[in-house]
Amino acid sequence: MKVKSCKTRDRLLMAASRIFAEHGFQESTIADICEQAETNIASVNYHFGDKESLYLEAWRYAFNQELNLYPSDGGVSEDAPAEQRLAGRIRSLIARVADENSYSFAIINKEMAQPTRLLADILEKEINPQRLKMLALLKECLGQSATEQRIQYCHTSIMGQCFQLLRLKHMQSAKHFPNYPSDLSDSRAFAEHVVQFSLAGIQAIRSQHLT
Amino acid sequence: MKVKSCKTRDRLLMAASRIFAEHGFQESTIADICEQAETNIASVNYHFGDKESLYLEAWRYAFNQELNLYPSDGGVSEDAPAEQRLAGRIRSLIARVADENSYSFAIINKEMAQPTRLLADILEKEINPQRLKMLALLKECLGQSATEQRIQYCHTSIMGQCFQLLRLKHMQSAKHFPNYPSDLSDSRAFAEHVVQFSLAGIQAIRSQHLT
DNA sequence: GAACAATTCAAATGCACATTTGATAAAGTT
DNA sequence: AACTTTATCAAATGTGCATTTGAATTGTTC
Repeated sequence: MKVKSCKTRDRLLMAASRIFAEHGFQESTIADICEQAETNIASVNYHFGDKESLYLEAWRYAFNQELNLYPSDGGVSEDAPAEQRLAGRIRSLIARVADENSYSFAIINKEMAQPTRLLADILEKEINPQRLKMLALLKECLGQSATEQRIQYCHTSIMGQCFQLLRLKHMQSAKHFPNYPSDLSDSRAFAEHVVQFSLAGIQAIRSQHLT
Repeated sequence: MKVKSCKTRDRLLMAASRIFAEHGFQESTIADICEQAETNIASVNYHFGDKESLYLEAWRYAFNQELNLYPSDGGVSEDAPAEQRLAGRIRSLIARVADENSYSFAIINKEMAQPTRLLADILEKEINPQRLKMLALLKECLGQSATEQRIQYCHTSIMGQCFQLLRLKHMQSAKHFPNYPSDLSDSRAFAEHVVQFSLAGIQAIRSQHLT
């Protein structure tokens, strides 16, 4: 009796990750989630205890699914030059962000705007390793003479571009800013832009340091 | 009798913009705003009718104050080369974003994550002109052969970096992501980074088009 | 198929908060 | 000074929603 119970439980996780991604924690209602999961509101209490636990579980659920679908190294070999590996990570990141069925980043985006603190621990554990890997790659690309601050700034530049795509996607679907970029649909093209734009920025900083 | 009434009204606007910026529309309570404004909760009803109208007025109030403080062209002459004017706009944007007492962008950031639709009209009217100016500058910097999509992408890259600073600032103050970049305090340095990083990206795209 | 556990459900409870109301005071007008 | 408008206040009202409860249903084991 842990096997068959997964039906309702899984439907709840799927509905919850979608709805939390769309509305954030506070503005999502259990009633709405249960309706989409085609179950009764009391099932949240039964399967997860309360809304907060459902939130945590839903994020973890979404994140794991996405990692399976898009490996974070972008499929680039460990032996490839640093620029290649960085490009791979950027493409993977944008692929996950752009995927219609990816919700973990949308939830993180909400968290960044309105921290509930609920995800703090889990994010620290899951996201920080990814961040450290990208920082190491940036250090390699920027050369040894780059300061910690420079590396952080470049990381911020790259992550900012990736998250901006997320926001534009969300704004468009909400029709909040009427006349905004038309074809974000082509996330591949945008990923190539970010790679090119960012590698150029990194090169400029690297060669500046040499002088 | 419009003059003296401004006392309470203004205190409400100041408290409201601050609190809405911090918590977003939904998660801000009238009780909290009124407490900070040192007045009674009924005064919101009296001065603004309801919470939504207060929200609109508070945003407009904050935005106008910030524009007075930081002209959006960054003080760069109309005659300067396009790169210079673009750099000026980036610096101005980041200055406004980084200012502790600037709330309009923080509110926009919240809106992007959780659109209430309430600000749609007002943003369209106030923000779109700024956006069009930057797009025009980008077109100049990228050269005539740049496609509309390329221009949009570059705009997204720049805005993404600026907003990322906002989010990091907010996350830090909320201590949500424990170990995150230490010295965002130096927003000037970050602005110079974004200028350098972005101009390099733009140059790379421009010279690519020439081939 | 009886006994027990696991799961689902409709309805009830309770709380947080926006909004309203009616009373009170202050400012302005004659 | 009487009267009217403008502004503030404490308390009441109503609503939306998370959470609880206890009964009904389904599934499992012997």
